Amino acid sequence: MTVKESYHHGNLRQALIDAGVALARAGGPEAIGLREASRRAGVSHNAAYGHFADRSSLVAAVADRCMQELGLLMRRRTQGIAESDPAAGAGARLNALGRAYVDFARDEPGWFRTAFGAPPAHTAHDRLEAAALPEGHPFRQLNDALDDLVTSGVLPSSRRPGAEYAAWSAVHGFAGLLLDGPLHDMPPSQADQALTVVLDVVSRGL
Amino acid sequence: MTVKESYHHGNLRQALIDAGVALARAGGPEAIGLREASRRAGVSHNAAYGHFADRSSLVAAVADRCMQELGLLMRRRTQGIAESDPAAGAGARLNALGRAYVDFARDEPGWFRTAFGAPPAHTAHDRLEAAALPEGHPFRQLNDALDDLVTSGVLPSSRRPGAEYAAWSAVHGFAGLLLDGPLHDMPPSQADQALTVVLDVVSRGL
DNA sequence: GCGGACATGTTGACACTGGCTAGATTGCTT
DNA sequence: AAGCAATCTAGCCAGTGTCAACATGTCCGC
Repeated sequence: MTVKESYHHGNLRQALIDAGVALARAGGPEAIGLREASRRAGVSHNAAYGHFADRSSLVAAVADRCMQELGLLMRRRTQGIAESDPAAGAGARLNALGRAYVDFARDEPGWFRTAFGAPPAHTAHDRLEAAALPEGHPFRQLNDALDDLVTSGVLPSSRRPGAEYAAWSAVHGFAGLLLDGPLHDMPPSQADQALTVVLDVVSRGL
Repeated sequence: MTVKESYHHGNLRQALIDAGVALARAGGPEAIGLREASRRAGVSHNAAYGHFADRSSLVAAVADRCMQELGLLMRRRTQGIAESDPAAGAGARLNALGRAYVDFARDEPGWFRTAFGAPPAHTAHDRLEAAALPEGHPFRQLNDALDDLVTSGVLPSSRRPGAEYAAWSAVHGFAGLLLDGPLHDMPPSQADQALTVVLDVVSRGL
């Protein structure tokens, strides 16, 4: 009874975000429109303004959901990994995170672009403290993986500071070049090879 | 006399691109509009369609110029470097290229976003053959620097294949995270430190 | 030199879309 | 019955893309 299809339909905000997520999936952040989202929510184009100050607020909310989606994929790809050797496990997990990141960008380019297309809403306005990020946030998973590398003795702790930026930059950059950049139409098999090199360089360099 | 302020002003196409470049500088690719560019070129909004099929064609032309601009900065930053030791020189040059790349993104975010915001016009549609790129193209400069690393004996040639993707991804990703991503408001001094780590990881890992 | 192609740009209008605002209206709650 | 929040109807403004008719400059053949 809570969610009625009545005049006040009770959770328009969520419905708008859902519609926005679908739009973003198909066409990236530019495809998110208040009018179109309202249309899909079965509501007049103006009702949206009761829940979002303007278009960019909706986009920000959708971007958050896209970031969560990325975090979910990364979680799914790493939770099965548990080698006998803890060091090998930590390394494999970092690797899997990187591949998940790039796969997400390739499989859901619209979401990926949306997640990183606009200054994020609630994350990272002062500093990007890993501990302050919501559970499951991609950046937090990365930091955890790097910490595991340190505790398992693979990564000397003197090298730990800043390592998150190096690892993140590498996969983020590769994804970006693949999606919107000059690597746009690199065939998948070749892209896999190139990604392997990228990940190798990072693990060797950390 | 060639370029008159007359009725046919002779190089409207260039004028439109120039206006587009200015718009992109201030507001990124979304800020490039046919109407506004025409207005700035002192021309009716309809004349533009004689030179560009649609908005995205103009954006593509502007993006090319932005890419050239990046190439120019990279050139400027490396041409002074000539250490006594050729190996040290090659390393320093690669490093300078990376810093130039990120500095460009920070100093000219609109141009940077434009350069990489849309599938490029003339470059890289089949494969991105380094040799086929125009003189001074950023990717070509990167490849040359890596080749120098090989000839000067720093980089074993077995590691050369794919190295360009690793190096490019790292700086491109860092720039992206800094501009549009979660590192959006990292203070410059901290960003410099982080970039140093990124570049170190790459040189060590190559 | 003259006269007509032809390219280039102009004026003005139109359909469509999207963002945003104002003022009424509906229906739940108290 | 009153108040309030959510939604609606209507409208303004700006941008893209398109069309048609017209003006102006250049160039080529005669």
